Amino acid sequence: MSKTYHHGDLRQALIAETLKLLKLKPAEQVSVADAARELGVSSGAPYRHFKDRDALLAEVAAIGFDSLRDRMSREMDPFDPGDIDRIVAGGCGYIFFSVENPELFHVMWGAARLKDAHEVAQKSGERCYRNFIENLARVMAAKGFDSREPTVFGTPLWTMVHGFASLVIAENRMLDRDSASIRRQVADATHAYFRGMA
Amino acid sequence: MSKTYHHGDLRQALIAETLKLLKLKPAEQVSVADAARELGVSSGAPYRHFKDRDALLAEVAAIGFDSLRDRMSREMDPFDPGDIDRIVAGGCGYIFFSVENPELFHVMWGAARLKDAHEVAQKSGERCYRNFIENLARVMAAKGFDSREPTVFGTPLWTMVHGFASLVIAENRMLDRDSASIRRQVADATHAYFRGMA
DNA sequence: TGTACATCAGTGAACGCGCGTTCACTGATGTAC
DNA sequence: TGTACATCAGTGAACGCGCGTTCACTGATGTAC
Repeated sequence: MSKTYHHGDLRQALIAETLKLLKLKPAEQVSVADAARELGVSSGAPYRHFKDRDALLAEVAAIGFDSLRDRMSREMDPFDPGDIDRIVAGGCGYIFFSVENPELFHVMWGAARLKDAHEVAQKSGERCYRNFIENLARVMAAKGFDSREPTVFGTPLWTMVHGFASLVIAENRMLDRDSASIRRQVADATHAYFRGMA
Repeated sequence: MSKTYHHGDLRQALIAETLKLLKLKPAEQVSVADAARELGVSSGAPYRHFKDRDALLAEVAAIGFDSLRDRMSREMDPFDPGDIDRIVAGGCGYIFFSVENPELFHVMWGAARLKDAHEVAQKSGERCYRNFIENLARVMAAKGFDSREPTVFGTPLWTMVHGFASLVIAENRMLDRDSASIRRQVADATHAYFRGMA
């Protein structure tokens, strides 16, 4: 790291550092001061780039949603509209991503509680959601569910997966944390749902 | 309120006050100092009854789970093992309770992050879960699913409902917040799930 | 290519804030005889 | 019923803490001519 007075890209660095800190401690304990310190920059410096703490977190949340979307896409790849298991794989990607990044997950879904600036997070979250719905729509078409509204059809699947992630993170004793059994449960439920909706 | 030196039951009063404060502001902003102030008691007084802030919150979370269980039971009443819609009603109770008490919900599911003392919350949460599963088991028996493990069968339903609640609270734009349509969606998905699992 | 100047991105000291928690204390209550 | 005493449940002052944020400043960079 070159020792210049100007950092180069402090903005991105702060986001990256915050993401890193979220792997180490609870979200409420991740402070602007912390990130600045870690980057060897004064405590006031971040305010050149972010209006306030919430603005930084909103940006972090947005990156989180982008990563989540990537992860889901990767898990669904190669995509096959005729195979419900690709949807299952996407959902499991959602769960595993969340479980691997619990504090980021917390920031992402807590973004709505941030003062203003969370628009960017919201947008990114919507992109992630739409990506899933589009893929779902293709499977629905292949399976003869064309007449149905994909967002309505998909909501229970999305909430099931989201709930799974939340509950595993909450260390709910009732849930099986083993990834193979999560995959099996999501698969069974998803297939049953498709069958039952026919 | 009598003006005695001794409060009478400060312990319960603190729990009740915290519950009240959680209706007014985000969980992170609800402080022990706040509750004490509101009760007209010194800031140190609460520590006669709770080891620390987390111990108080754990107790609050436990009460939250008890209320949630009550709410679900009430919504399922009168129970009819032959009617899947009683399960649907229970699930909707879960969602509505959560949406009406978002900050309490936050404390309840964040209890696992509290230092120690959250045992009491965990226990209460389990009771709530078991209550649901027992009712589900009765419906399963009536519908010919006796051979299946109720916790396994019920997990996707439970996570779907939980996810629904979380996402509505997160002010997710994708979800319909209207209670009638929530009820319809939960009903459709639950019935489809039962059909598909047959 | 060189110079003058505007702008940008840091510094570092300082502020106010409210909280969680402790502690020596005192007033109220309950009990044994 | 009265008294002595132990125990309980408050007080209130104090502490340290770290944070978010501001502000006057200065060093570095980019640009116009």
